[in-house]
Amino acid sequence: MNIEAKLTASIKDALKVLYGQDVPVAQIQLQKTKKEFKGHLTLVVFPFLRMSRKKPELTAQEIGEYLEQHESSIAGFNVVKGFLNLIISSAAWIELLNNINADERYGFVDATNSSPLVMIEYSSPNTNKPLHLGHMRNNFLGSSLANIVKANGNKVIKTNIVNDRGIHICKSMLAWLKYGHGETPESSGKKGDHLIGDYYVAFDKHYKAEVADLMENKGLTKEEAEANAPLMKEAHEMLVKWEADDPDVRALWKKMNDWVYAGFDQTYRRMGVSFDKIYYESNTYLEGKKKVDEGLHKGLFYRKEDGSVWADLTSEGLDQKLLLRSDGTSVYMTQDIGTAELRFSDYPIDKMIYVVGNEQNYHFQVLSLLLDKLGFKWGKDLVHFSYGMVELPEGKMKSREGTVVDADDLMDEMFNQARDTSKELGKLEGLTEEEANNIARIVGMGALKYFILKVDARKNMTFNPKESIDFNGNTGPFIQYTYARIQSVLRKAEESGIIIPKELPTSVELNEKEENLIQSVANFAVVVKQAGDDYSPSDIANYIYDLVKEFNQFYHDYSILHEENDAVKIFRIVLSSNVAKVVSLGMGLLGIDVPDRM
RNA sequence: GUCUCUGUAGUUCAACGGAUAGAACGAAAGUUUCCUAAACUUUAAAUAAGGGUUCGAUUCCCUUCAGAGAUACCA
Repeated sequence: MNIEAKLTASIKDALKVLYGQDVPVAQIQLQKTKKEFKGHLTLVVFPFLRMSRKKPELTAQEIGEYLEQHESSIAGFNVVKGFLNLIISSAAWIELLNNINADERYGFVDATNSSPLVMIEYSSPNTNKPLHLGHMRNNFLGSSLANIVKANGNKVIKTNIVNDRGIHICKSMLAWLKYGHGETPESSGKKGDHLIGDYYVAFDKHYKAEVADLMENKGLTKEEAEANAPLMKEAHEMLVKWEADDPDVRALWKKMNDWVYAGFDQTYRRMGVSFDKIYYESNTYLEGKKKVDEGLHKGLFYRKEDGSVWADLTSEGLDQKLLLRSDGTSVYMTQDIGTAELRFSDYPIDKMIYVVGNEQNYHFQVLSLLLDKLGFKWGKDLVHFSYGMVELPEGKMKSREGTVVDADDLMDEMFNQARDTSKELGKLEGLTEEEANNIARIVGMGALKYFILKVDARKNMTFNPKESIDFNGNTGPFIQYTYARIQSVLRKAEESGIIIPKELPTSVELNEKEENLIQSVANFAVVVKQAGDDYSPSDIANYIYDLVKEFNQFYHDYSILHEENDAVKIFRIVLSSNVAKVVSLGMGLLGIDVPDRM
């Protein structure tokens, strides 16, 4: 049982004995004492004034005195205004550290047979362009979220819905046919996803030229020109052919998609993300059309004169939503309905989480309603894990205009930076080329992932490619560096033959920094739980940073291996190793590796 | 127009309704005979504006202002 829970129970007793009131434990909130005051945990007594009918100072004093007498782990207390600062005994802290030390996966809960099954969809790329920084935020968030949900005792299935069909693919295909001269990844040496992306950009360039021409020479409005440009018409014809299973179109489609997948696989591996089950929209969209037809027959939807099918959500306070185009082809929403159908017939899913950008908040509001209308019992409870855009200093990234930060390029750059920095600092001496590169890879990816994950997911964030990513301060490498230093200390401790007992004696007298550090380590379990409840990887990131910063200050002020008192030395080694353990587990939740040396 | 989200040091980010709003980068100044200086210490610097709710508001509510997004036969 942790200290906080024990204290909360004692405070409940105190309130009952002193004021005769039974207060639910949820209302007794202990917080970490601010560092400018003496103590470890603080009780704010303002909420209890109503029952004590005394001044805040006096109320705090009474509760403090009760606890000092009745709770063995309390070594003392002080009162500042309405704040009761409690001081926990060294022995209680050591006991807590012993408990943490005995638990290899402290803070994690294993799933059982009866645990809920959570499916998490993330990544969800289009096959017409390579992955960029925005996708990286999605992948890192989704992947980390899966780790966090799993660490909280759920069964997790990571899934990816690949958007391998639709008008955007047709644009790339058409451009390749028209301007490609048979270029392949082999012929040009380009990564497949990049090659396709280049043709997507080419389509847009030629299309824009056509629109401008129509406006200038035929006097059409912008809307008319956009709808009547020959390239766009051709692309739509191609989409109709694709849905009609035209063999030529399908063959081309398959060839080009395979190039893209080869490229994606490489990028995913490098990012360290993976999936348990991949769905393709080319397989799910028909399922969606079927469901829409069903809904049409049941009178849930209606057909317009031109043949398009719509859902009327005005009674729910939303608009009318298109479900099938007038030419009978399906749209985004149709596909998501079909995908949901397939997933729930494949798995007994208890909860569905979609990791998708906040620009689609409305889409998921609608999807939830539509699934509910169609009789999916999970429809109302779907979770849209909505995250903000990654912006450049100049504003939003636009893939069609080529102003994106490419995922592959960025990872290259991070790797190179990490390697250069290591070299400058002389950290690579005595290592093989392979070892050095491995460390540069871990550090470079750590910097990138941490940079993205430390930010509250729902906020837009800014990325400046020129300044790129720091390796100092609140960064992944700072955390990794601290971990590496602890590992070094532990190696040296082992070399010098120090024997670490399973249980530390509770008689060692600790200093304030040591007690606070144990408190911070112990808090990991609370943070993991919290992050699981709130779906918040950034909570983990910010917790680890605080812990590491605290450890660094301790490390600077006190020596570990040069400490003369053996009992204290051993205690500090155990404390350090548990800091490292929690850091490693926490970084693992973020999908970030920690190196033994760097 | 309507709806949603976001406004915190020069910049990038923190802060279950709790104490004097924390960090980092950048700026200025320091610390290496000692376990990895990718570290540590010090200084200057912020809650968009106005109202309300209460013992207490960056946090909750209202108004205004600013930014982003949605409201597409794009995905």
